[in-house]
Amino acid sequence: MERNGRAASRVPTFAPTLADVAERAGVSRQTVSNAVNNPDLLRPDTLARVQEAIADLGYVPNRAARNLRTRASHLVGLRLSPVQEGTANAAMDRFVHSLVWTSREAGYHVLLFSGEGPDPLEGYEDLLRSTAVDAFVVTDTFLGNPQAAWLRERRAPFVAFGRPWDDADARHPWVDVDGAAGTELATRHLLEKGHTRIAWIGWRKDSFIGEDRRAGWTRAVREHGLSTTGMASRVEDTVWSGREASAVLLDEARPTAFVCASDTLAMGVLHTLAERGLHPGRDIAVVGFDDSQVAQVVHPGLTSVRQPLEEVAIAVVRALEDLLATPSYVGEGLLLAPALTVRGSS
Amino acid sequence: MERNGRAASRVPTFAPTLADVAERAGVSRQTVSNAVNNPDLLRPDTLARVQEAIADLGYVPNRAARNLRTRASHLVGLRLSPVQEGTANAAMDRFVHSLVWTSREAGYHVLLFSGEGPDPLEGYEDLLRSTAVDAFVVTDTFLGNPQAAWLRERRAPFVAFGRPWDDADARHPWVDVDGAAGTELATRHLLEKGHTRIAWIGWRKDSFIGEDRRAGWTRAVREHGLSTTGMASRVEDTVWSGREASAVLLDEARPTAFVCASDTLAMGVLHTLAERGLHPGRDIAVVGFDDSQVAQVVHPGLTSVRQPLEEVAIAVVRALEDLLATPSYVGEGLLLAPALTVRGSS
DNA sequence: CTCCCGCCTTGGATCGATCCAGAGGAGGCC
DNA sequence: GGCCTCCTCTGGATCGATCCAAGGCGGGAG
Repeated sequence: MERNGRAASRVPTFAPTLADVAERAGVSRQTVSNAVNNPDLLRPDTLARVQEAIADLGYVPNRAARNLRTRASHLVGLRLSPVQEGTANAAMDRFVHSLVWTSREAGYHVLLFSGEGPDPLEGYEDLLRSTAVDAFVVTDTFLGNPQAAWLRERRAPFVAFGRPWDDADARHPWVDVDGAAGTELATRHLLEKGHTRIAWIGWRKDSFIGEDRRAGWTRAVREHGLSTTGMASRVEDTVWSGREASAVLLDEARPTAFVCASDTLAMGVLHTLAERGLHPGRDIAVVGFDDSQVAQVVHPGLTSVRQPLEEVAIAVVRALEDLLATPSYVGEGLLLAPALTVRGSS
Repeated sequence: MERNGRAASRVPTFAPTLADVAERAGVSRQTVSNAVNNPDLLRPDTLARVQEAIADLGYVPNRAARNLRTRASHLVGLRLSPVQEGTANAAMDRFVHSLVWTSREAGYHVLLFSGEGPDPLEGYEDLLRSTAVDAFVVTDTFLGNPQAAWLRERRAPFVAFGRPWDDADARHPWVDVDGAAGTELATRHLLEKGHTRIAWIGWRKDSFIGEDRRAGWTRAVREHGLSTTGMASRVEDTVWSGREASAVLLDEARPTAFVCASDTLAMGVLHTLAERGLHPGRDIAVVGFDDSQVAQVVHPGLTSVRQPLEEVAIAVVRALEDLLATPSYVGEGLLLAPALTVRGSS
């Protein structure tokens, strides 16, 4: 049953098929398929014979054929949000790594795609309809999560990294990091160091994540009987904004410490300190959020809230597996606790 | 020809097939296929009718079926190298974004995978044999490029981001950035500013990229009749190494400026300056390499060599297209020139 | 010894799109 | 009018793995 005599040559240019293996092992195609997918259905000696043939020929199942028949691609789609240069957001990078790593162990690969513009739904449609991916991992939840409703309506399996902020009874699996717990951790850390005037620099009010992180600061500060009045500022997530905001706060509220909603903003604070000849960690304490590369390499080290992205990835993949095994699966929603990486700035 | 009466319901849960479209438009399957892939083969009115049916049903070709038949997946594999925390390498991140973006326009998607350990070949094999990807983009060329020979031997199509340093007559398409030109640019910039004692901090000698970047510094310095003796240091790519090296150089060679092989090393220099109360840009000039996020957000801004990663991605994808159109295609090798982003540190 | 039950194994059908060879129809030329 | 060419469109076969229903075989019970 050689095709064009190709089996005669030993060049592994042509991939052997399941039929080739079957012929070589002297069994049927189905038996080979079982040897690969349900080994325990075969008698041990048959299994051994088939496996030997597989090894001899270097057989690897053809993905396209398998995908066609099983209606699954074993790919999960992840949309890369537009890059924002000038910010310190390395969180996405770390998450992608973790996700790729974890998916691999679960037998999945990660397919990256990007939207044309700011429309968060861009790109999902085609992949979904063409059955290119089995599921999505959704991450852009800075301002709520419009994708969730959209995907749900189309019965597309997905797991969100980020809570369904704007929809209390959303019924889809999600994993998130407790931002408030993170900033609370950070604020407590500063309180323990003796600071009593701790300022907050966060994001615009319509960011759910931003308000959540702010809540942690508020909670910790109030718990210690301190006031938050005049101690907070809400700005865009840029270094420049962080610099401006911290300058104003320093002049008007005289804080001795800053808790920021991001490392980017914290870097802005460091700028202000440098300009004024103040030393971070000695004169003024600063804490960021994300534990980005920037926090790790800047002098004298930026204390920062670190999200457990590896755990998030693991939880996401686990939910993905459940979801694909049981289409009706509705996750519980998992909230993970971040940690605080203390460095020179506090 | 309705299956299980499903076509009767309007729920788009089941994807319509090419046969469904054909039936609705009153033509054959092949005609629909042509309407999608070779529209100019159809008579205008037929084409219009088919397209209408496609729109009505919301038909999108099934990827798995197409892949099986055409023996192409329209996916390119990209291996994520292990993360190195504590370094400022954001170059990969930017490149991935650019690649995803550019690929999309060429009709390709990017499949991420990761190797178990440090073995750079890990992971390629399976994807290749299972025909999961059409080609690879290879990037880990810090120390030569063992993947190239391996992939070539298996006739796997790939394009490298990085020169085939260790194999002068390697015959595969590649794109790279002229690192030497970048450091030369950086060094000239410092020379123009009046610096005459410019030090180099680079990587260990067995890194081809490191030696290339060093060459640019050497060239520019010597061209100005200055000596490089005692002005260079080769260390690991960590902040700590950069700090140590710069401290030693400052004491022994008294440079007024540093050119570094990476932003990570440059950050190390900034640490030393901060410790000694020296101001980057005013007392000592510092230039990094990669124009990472760190360079952008640190105070007072780190001058850095910026790789044209967007252009690299475009060139890579173009080579990929040529390669897949003509399997025997042998690229020319394309060397792109980097730019210098000047900031406060110089 | 025969029959029945399970465990393996088998060959045909199938997933959905594309390749291929050829049919059908309109138009041009002699 | 007959014949040929060109253009459009058609139906069967195919890619390679898996699903399905049924066949073969061995062992135990009767």
